[in-house]
Amino acid sequence: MPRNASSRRLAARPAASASGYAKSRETRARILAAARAEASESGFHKSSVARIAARAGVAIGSLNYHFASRDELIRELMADLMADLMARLHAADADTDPGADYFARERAALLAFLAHVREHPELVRLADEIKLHAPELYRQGVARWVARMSERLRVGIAEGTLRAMDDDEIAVQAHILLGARHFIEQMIERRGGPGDEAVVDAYLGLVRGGLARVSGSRSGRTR
Amino acid sequence: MPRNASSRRLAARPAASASGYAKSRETRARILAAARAEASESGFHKSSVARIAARAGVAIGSLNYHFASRDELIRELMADLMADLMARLHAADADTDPGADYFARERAALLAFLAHVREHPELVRLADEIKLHAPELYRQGVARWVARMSERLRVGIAEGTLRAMDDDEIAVQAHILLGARHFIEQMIERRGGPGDEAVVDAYLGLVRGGLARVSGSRSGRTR
Amino acid sequence: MPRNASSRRLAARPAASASGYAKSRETRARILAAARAEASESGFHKSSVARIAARAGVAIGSLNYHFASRDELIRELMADLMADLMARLHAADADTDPGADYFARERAALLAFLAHVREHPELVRLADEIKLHAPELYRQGVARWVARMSERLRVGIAEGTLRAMDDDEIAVQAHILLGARHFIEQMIERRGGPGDEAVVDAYLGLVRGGLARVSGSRSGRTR
Amino acid sequence: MPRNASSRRLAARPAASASGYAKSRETRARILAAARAEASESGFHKSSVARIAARAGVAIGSLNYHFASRDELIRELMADLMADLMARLHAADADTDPGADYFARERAALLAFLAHVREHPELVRLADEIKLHAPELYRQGVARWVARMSERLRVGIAEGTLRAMDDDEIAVQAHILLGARHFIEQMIERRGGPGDEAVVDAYLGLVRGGLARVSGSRSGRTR
DNA sequence: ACATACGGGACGCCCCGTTTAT
DNA sequence: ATAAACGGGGCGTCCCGTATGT
Repeated sequence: MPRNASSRRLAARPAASASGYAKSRETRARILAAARAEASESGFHKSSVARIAARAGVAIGSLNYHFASRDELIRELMADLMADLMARLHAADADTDPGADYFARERAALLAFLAHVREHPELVRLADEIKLHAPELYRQGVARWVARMSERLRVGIAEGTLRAMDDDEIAVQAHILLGARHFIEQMIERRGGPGDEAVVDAYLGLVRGGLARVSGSRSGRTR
Repeated sequence: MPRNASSRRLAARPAASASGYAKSRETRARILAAARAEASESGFHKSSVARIAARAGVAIGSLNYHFASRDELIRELMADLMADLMARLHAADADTDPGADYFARERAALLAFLAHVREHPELVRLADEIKLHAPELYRQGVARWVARMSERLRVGIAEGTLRAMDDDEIAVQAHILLGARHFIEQMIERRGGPGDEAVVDAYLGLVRGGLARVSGSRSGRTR
Repeated sequence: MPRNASSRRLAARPAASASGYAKSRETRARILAAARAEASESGFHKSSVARIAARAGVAIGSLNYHFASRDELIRELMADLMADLMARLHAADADTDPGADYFARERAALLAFLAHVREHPELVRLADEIKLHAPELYRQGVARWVARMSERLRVGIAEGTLRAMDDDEIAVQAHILLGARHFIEQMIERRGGPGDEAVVDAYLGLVRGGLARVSGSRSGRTR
Repeated sequence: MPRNASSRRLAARPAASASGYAKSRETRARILAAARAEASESGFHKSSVARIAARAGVAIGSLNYHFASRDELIRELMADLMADLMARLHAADADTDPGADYFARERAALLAFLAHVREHPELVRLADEIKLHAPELYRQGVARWVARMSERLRVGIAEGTLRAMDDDEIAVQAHILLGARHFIEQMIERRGGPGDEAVVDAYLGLVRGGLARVSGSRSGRTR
C-alpha cells in the first residue's frame, strides 16, 4: 500500500555538466534562464515548476530530467545569482584606476555597484530571499565578499591611506562596511532622495573621518 | 504573501477590536500567540492556518472568524513584531545614562540591542521575512528607526560630540548606521569570533574617527 | 526551501466516529461506498482519489478531510471488506441446521459461501489484493477464520463425527480446509465445469474419507 | 498491469528473439535479470522502468528498444517466473523414488516444493501478483499444474493406492489439493508453528483417510 | 456572539512510461 | 543503443466559504 515507501534515487540524469550534447546544455540553460526570469518577477518561492517550464517552453518532465527536484533547480539558480553578483563586484574593483588611493577606488567601485543594482533592481530582493531560504549559500557569499574587502583594507593600510588595524579589527570593519553597502541599496530606493553620488560621498565621509567633532582649536578635517 | 488575489469580503465578523467579550479576545490572543510561535519556528510563509489552529487549540474555522484571511492574520502578526522590536529599541535608548555623550549612549543602546537579539535569535529571520513579504511594513519600521537615530544624531551635534551636518547628510548617516547594525547581527553569529563588546567598539571606532590615517604633525588617533 | 520538511500531522479532522453531524457520517459513507465501487471495478491500486471523489460526488478536498490520506481510506475499506466477508461466513454458519452433523453443516456453509462469492465475484480479487497490499490485515482475517474453523472441527470431534485430533493437527487441518475453500473459488470460475454441488460434494468426499482406496473387504484406513 | 491502453505499435525493434548479435542478447538478459531482482524486492507493480534500467546499468531507452513497453517486459518476466516454478515442480516430481506409492511420492514432492519456497520466499508474493495482474497467465500455470496432478492421481488409482474416481472428480480433487498446497505456504510462515514435516504429514493424513471417525469394526461412512 | 464542523477546489511537486533525436 | 524531451496523472496541502451548532 505504501506509495512512497522506498523512494530510492533514480540514477539516470545527465552528468550535470559537460554533457556532450549541445541541445541538452541549451535546454538546461533555457530552464535556468526561465527560472531566473520567474524569480525576478515573483521571487523564488512563488516560482512553481509549472510556470518555469511553461516560460522555458519545455515540458514539466524535462525539469525533472535536468534537475532532481525543484529545490535543486532553485538552489543552482541561487548559486548562479550569487556568483554573478560576486563577479560583478570583482569587475567593478578591477576597473578602478590603480593609481588612486583607497577612498577613490572605493568610490568608483561603489558607484559601479550601485549602477548595477539600479539596472537590476530585482537583485536586492533575490539576495534577501537567498538569505532567507539558503542561509549557508548567503553566508558563503558574504564570506567571500568580506575576504575581498579585507584585502582592500590591507592594501589601503599598506599604502598609508588607512590607519593601522589588527586582523580582528579589519574583519569587523569589513563586515560593517558591507552592512553599510547593504543598506545603501535600500536608501537609494527612496524616491526623490539624494542622488547616488551624494549618498556615496556621505558614506565615504563617514568612513574617512568618522562623525566625531574634531577637537582642538582648529579644524583639520582630514579631507 | 497574498495567496490569492480574490479576497471577496464576507459579512459577519467581530468589530476587529474592542469586542466587549472577554472570551473572544482571549481566543484571538491565543491564535496570535500560536501564530507567533509557529512563525518563530518555521517562518511566516510556512505557518499554515491548520498548524496555527492546531497549536492554538481552536478549530480552523475560528481563524477565519477572527481574521478575514490568513494574510490578515500574518500581517497583524508582523505589525506586532515590528512594534515589539521598536519598543525594545526605545527601551534600550531610554535606559542609557543621560549624562553620557553620544558615543557612550550609542554603545549602551547597541549592546542592549545585541543582547536582545541574542535572546531571541528568530527575530532576525523574521525581520528579513517581513522585509520580503511586507516591504511597506518593513519600510515603515525602518523609517521610524531612522527618524529616531536622526534625532539622536542631532542631539549629538547639539551637545558638541558630533561634527556639524546638514539634514540630508544626517539622513544618509542614519541609514548607514542602521545598515551597519543590520550587519552586526550577522557577524555575531560567527562562532568564535570576537565578542559583542569588541565588535561594538570597532564599530564605534569607525563612527568616531573613521578609518583614514590621521595626517598632520602629530598622530592623535581620535579615540 | 525544503517544502515537505516538517510534515507535522495536522490536528483537525473529525473524531473518526460518532461525530454528531449526520451529514458528515453520510458523506463519509458515500466516500467509502464510492471507493468500494471503484475498487470492485478496477482494484484498489487503480482507485485514484480523484476518481473516488468524482464518483462520490464530493470534492477531492473532502476526502482529505475525512481521511488523512488515500492509504488510510483504502485501508479502512479493506478492513471493512474483510469484516463483511467474515460476517458473511458467520451468518452462513449460523443458518445451518443445528441438528445436522459436521459434514452436513459444512456442506451448507460452503454452499452459502459459494453463493455469496458468485453474487459478488469481485470479492475474490479484492481479497487477493488485500493479501498483497496489506498482509497483516489479511493474516488477521485468516487467523479469525482458522479459529472459527478449528472450533467447528472440535465440535465435530466432540459429537463423534470426526476422528480425534490433537490441537496441532486441528490447526493444520483448519488451514488446509481453508486452502481448499480458497481454491474452490477459482475452480468454480471455470466455464462449463461441474456445478457448485458437485464440487462441494467432491470436497466433502475428500474430507470425509480421504482418497485412499479402502483396502480389504471392510474399512481399513490405509495408513 | 496495462498502464495505458494506447499501445500504438512502433517500427524498428529487434526480432525479439534469436537476434544474431551477442551483445544484444546479453543486454536483454541483463535487463530481465535486473527486472527480476527489482520485482523480488518490491513487487512487479513497483518496478519502474527507471529503476530497472539503473539496476541493469543501461539507459532507460534501451528497455524500450528491447521491449515494446514496460508491460511487455513485465509480462515476459512473469512468464519466465511461472516457467521456472513449473520446472521446479517438475524436477521435484522427477526426483521422487519411482518405487514408492502415491503418498510417498507426494510427500517427497511436497517437501521439495516447500524447501524451494523457503529458499525463495519472494516467489509466493510474486505468484500472487501474477494472479492479480495477469490472470490468464496464472490460470495457464494452474491449468498445467492441475493437469500434472491429475495425471499423478490417475497413476495412483492405476497402481491401486487411490480409490477409483471418474474424470470430473479427479479434476476437482486436483484443484483442491492445489488449494491446500497454496495455503500450506501461508501456514509455514507462522513463527513457531509445527515444522514442515508435521504439516505435510497432517496434510497427507487428510488426503489419505479423511477426517471422519472410523466407526466400529467396519467402515460406516458417516453420511 | 462565538466557535465548530464540513466541504470545495486549486495548485504544487514529483514520478512514470514513452517517443524523438543522436 | 543512448540521451533528451514529453505530457499525463498521482497525491497531498492549503486557504477559504458555508452550514451548523451553542
